[in-house]
Amino acid sequence: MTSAATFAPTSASPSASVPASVPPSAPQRIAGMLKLLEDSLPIHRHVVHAGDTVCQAGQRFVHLYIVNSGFFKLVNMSEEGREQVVGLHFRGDWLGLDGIAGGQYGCDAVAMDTGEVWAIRYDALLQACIAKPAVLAALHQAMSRELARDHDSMLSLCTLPADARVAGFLRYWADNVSQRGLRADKIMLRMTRAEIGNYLGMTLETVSRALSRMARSDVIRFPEKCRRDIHIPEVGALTAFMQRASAAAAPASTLH
Amino acid sequence: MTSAATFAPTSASPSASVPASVPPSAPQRIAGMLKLLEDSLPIHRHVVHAGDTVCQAGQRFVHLYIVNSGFFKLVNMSEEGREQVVGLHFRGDWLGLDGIAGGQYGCDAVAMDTGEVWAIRYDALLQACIAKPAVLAALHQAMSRELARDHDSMLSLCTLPADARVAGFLRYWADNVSQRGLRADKIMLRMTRAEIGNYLGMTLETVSRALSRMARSDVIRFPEKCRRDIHIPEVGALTAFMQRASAAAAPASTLH
DNA sequence: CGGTTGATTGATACACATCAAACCCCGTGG
DNA sequence: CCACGGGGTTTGATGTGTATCAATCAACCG
Repeated sequence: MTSAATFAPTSASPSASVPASVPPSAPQRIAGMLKLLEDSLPIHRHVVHAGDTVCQAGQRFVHLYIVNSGFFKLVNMSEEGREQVVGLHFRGDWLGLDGIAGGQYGCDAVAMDTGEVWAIRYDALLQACIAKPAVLAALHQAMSRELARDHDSMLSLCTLPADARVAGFLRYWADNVSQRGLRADKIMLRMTRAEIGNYLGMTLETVSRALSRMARSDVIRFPEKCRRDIHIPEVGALTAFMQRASAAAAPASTLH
Repeated sequence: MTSAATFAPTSASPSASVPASVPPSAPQRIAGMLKLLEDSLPIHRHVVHAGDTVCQAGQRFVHLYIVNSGFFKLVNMSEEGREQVVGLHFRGDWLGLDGIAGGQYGCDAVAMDTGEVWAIRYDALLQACIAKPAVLAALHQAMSRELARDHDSMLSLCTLPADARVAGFLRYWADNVSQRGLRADKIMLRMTRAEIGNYLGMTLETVSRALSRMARSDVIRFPEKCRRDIHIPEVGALTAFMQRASAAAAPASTLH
């Protein structure tokens, strides 16, 4: 189970028009994992609506949650009350993982839209892990993936200028959506500019300006009316825009 | 499943006033975990020296590594070659966790000093997890703790001004050192100003200035000679300095 | 020693934050 | 139907925290 997750060349995909960067097996992988959990564990399904809190920082850790549908943000909070969005989660992602170590959740997990989460008791999950190694593998992959994602976020936060971070955010969102088998060229953000800015470490005005610049360069397009929908004619153009934006400010950086 | 309302009045109360207290059992917990792994698994011990790479981004994921002694940094790298320190690791921490999901490591783990790491084959670890639930618990706690730490890092990066981030870094280092049973009032940084700055998302000059200001306020002291050693008369003063520095720039931040 | 690497400090530049005004969309109620 | 209000967005003018550039200094070492 350790190998060949990123490159799964074996399976031919039914979904035809996905961009090349996405492994075709991704939607199946997620669906398979959800099926596995359904079959292995007692699950409590919860429908949530925008603004609902799935689990709250400080609460006693009992359950892990798996996103079946919808979009969720992870919000960390300092003692002084500074709020920070530290993660975004989609179908197949797990919520509450940072509660395992300390016996209480470290972040709020908040729904950004109507969706469904599955609650699993952690003690029951551990039983299932021992009975079915595939469950163990699924859990480990979820945690490991979140770690890797966090590391990439830190890389962006620390090394990219604002425009590039916003472009990277859109690419990340598009990748996630298309990995779940949905079309990525017309994405519907469930976040305000303020939330995006918070997640990316900048103000809402800077987000807005970055999006305007991207629209002006025709990297993205806004439909008539709603500025929350974003058309992405070509995902590759986002990457190019990122590189242009970051090359402008950072000629070279060496750690030593 | 609590619902809605971003501002539940209950959330303000939970005990936040603990000044980074150290559970007295921390050194025992770590020693116990190392003992457990020793007894449960075939382990390959490796002595490393400053600059040695324990595992490298892109390498095929086979082993996890546990720090027995020494200090390690996790370095993430973008396609364009921007390097970013995304984590610091001490005795009892695990290295290579972000490789589980993708079949290859996501970061370099680099020794910052002479030390010893234990290599464990991941497949063997999975066997041991099934045989001994305590091993499973140790692994999950290590991953969960790293997730929580990453979230805290993002909170700092996005919400704190440079001075407060540097103070927070020192407090973090001191906490880790003292959790391992070493004295925390005289810490010996194994990092250059450039490495600290990279980790904290700022330049080496800014780190230097922040340290100078702290020394001027007598929050820290430099011994004669070596500017890499730092005396911390009172760890609480670091927290106070952090709050002063962050209050200066951020009167209030609301997500909505 | 001189040479090298790291740290400090100052002067200046710039990316982004802040402040402010206007606009758009949409639901509500007269 | 339009008036109204309010949250979200855009855009401009201005301020500032930190980066950048540059010079000096300190410690180490063959």
